[in-house]
Amino acid sequence: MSLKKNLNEEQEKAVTHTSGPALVLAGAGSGKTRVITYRIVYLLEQKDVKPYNILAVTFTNKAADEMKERLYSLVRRSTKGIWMGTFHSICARLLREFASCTTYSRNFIIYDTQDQHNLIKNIIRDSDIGEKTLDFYYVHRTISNLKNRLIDEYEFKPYNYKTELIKNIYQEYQTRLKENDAMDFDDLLFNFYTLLDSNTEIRKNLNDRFKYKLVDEYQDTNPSQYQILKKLSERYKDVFVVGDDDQSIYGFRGADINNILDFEDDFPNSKVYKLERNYRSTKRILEVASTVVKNNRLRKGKTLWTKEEEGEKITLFSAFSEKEEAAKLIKLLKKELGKYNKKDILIAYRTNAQSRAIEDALLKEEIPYVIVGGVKFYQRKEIKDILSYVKFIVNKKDTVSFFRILNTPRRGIGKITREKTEMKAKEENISLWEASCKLAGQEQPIADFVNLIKSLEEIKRIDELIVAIVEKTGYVDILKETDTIESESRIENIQELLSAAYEFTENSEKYSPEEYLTEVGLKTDIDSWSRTDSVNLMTLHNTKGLEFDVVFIVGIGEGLLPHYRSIKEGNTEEERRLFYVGITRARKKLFLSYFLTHGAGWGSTRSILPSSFLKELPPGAIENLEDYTPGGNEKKQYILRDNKNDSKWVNHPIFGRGEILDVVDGDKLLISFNGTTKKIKRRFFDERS
DNA sequence: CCCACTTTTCTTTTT
DNA sequence: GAAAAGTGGG
Repeated sequence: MSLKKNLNEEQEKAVTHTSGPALVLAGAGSGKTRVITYRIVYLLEQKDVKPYNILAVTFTNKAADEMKERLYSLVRRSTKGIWMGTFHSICARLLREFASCTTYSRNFIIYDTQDQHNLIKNIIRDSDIGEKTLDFYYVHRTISNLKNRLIDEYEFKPYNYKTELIKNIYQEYQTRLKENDAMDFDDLLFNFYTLLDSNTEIRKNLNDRFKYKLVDEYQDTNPSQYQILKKLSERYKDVFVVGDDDQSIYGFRGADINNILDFEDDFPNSKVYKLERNYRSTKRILEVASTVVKNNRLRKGKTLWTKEEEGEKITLFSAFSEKEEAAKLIKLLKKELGKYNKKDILIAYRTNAQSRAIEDALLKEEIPYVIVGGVKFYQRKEIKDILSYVKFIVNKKDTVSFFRILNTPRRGIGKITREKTEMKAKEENISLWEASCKLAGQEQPIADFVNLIKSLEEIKRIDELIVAIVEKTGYVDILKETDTIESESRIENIQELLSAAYEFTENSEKYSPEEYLTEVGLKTDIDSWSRTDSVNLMTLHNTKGLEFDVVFIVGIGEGLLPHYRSIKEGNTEEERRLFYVGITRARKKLFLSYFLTHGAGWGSTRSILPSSFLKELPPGAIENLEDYTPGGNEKKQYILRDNKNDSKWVNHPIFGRGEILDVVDGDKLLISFNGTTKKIKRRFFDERS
C-alpha cells in the first residue's frame, strides 16, 4: 500500500515519524484520524510491528470501531490484537485481566452518574450532617475532581469545615463502592494507575506489551490519563499523540488543556508536526472559525488554509422566542433539503433541553430527525431495571442493583420485608443475598425472588438471559396492561435492548453477561448513532469529530453560549472553543441563530442578549437576516411588546425594559430605559399578536 | 403492601 | 412544566 498516494506532505511526515515521542498538532478537518490510522498501517506494514504491541486510544468507542473498520480495509493481514478503545474501556479491560492483583473481583460493576449520585445522597442522609448543609452535586464534583488528579480519600487535605465533611464522605463513598464491588468512571482510571504504580511486575509487563502508544484527541485528556500514559512509556518512549488545543472542550470533566500545551516539556526529545491544511470546509467557514478562535489567549496558534472554494456566506438570523427560532430554521432548512441529504445536516445546541423547540417544529413539518443524547438510552428506567438483574446475577455484592430489583416488578416485598432482610444480614454478618436465601423458608415473596434469580443464573448467554428476565418477571406483560403512550415507548425500548443484545452476541465471540456489562456500562449515545436518512440533532460536545454539509448552531445567546455557569467560573475560552468546534463541523454552509426571550419557569420570560461571540464574527463573511420573519414582512425584532394589549412597555435586548414615551418623526419611538431615553426606529418593533 | 394523590426537585456539557 | 419522591387511605 502506498502511503504517498493517500497522504499530503505534512501528513506523511507525521505518519512516518521514526521513534520517540511525537505531537501532531492537527487543526479541524486536517485529517487527524487519518494520520493515526495510517500510522498504524505504517507500523504494521513497514516496521513489522506486531498488532498486540499497539495501543490506540480514541475519544469514543464509536471512533474506535470506525478506526478498526478502516484499518481492516487498508491492511490485508489481521489487525486482531491491537488494543483500541477509550481510556476508560481499556482500563476496565485491564483491571479485569489483573483483578487478582487488586482488591476488586473480575466482575466488578461500573456505576453510572445516577448510581454515583444515589450513593452520595444516601451517605449524606445516613450521616448526621444536615442534608441541607451539603449539596450532593457539589460533593460529587469535588470527589470526581480529586480522583482525576489522583488524590485519594486519605491524601486529601481539607482546608475548612466543609472540605472536612467532604473528606469523610469521600472515605465512606470509597468504602461503599468496595463493599458493592463497584467502581465509578474515575475509579477505572485511578485504580488502573494505582495498579501500574504499585505493581512493578505488571508495569513491566504492560510496558513491554504496549510498545507503540497512539492517542487521539489528546487535548481532552485529564491528569490521571496523562499519568497512565507516562507510566506505560517508561521503557519505550513511542508516544504518538494527536490533538488540537483549539478543540479542548472537556475541562469540566477534568481534562487539562496543559497536557497538550506542555507536551514538549513532559516528553523530552519529542517531535512536533503541524497539520494546517483543511480538507473539509469552504474558505468562508474557515475564515469565520479562525477569526473567532483568535480571541483566545491560551493556544498554540496555527493558521488553517484550504484549497476549497470561497463558498456561501454564513447566514445569521434572530428570533423573538425559541419557538420562532425553530420556525425560521425550518424554513431555511427546507431550502437546503433540495440540495443536501438529511443525513448531512446537523442542528447543534449548547444544552440538551434546547432540542425541545426544534423537535416540535420538525415533528410538525414531518421532517425525520434523530437526536443524540438527552435522556440516554441506558439510563432509562426500564433499561436500568432489566440490566440491574443482569448486574446482580453477575455480581451478588451489588446491593444497589439488589434493592432495585427486589420488588421490581411488584412481588409483594415492601419496606417491612426489606428491613427484615437487612437486619438478618447485619446480625449474621452475611450478604443481603445470603440473608434472602435464609429467609426464603419463611417469606413466600422472598422465596419467589430467590428462585427467580437462581433460575436466571443458569443462563450463560446474555441475549438469552435478557429474554428470560423479561419473560420470567413479566415486565413487559405488566407494561402492556397499563396501556399508555409511555408504557408503549417503554416496551419499544426493551425491544431495542433485546435486538442490541442479539447484535452484541452476533458480531463478536463475546456473549457472556460480564463482557456485555463492561461494554454497555461505558456506552454513550454517540456510540450507537449512525447516519440514517434524517436530520441530526445533538449538543455541541457530541459533534466532536463529525462533519456535515450543512450546520445550524442555534441559541447563540449570552448565558447560553457562553453558558452563564462557565462565565461565572471564568471559562469563556472553553466556550469559545466549543463554538469553534461547532463552526468547523460544516463543509458547505453554516447558519447561526439566537433568540431573545426564554421561558424562566412559572410562565415568566427572561430576555437574553445576543452572544458576545457574535460580535467577533468577521462582518464580510456574514449575511444578516435580521429582517427575515416567518410572515415575510420586514419588521425588525430587537424589541417586542411584552404582552397582548397595546402595552407601552418593551423589552430591548441591550437596554432592557423600557417605557414608550412618545412617537417622533413619524417612524421613531421615544423610549425611556431606566433613566435614559433613546430614540429607536419603529421598524424594530415586532407587531405580533 | 399497593395505589393514587400531593409535594419537591430539578443543576451545562459526559466518560 | 416534567419526573421523582413522599404521604395517606384502602
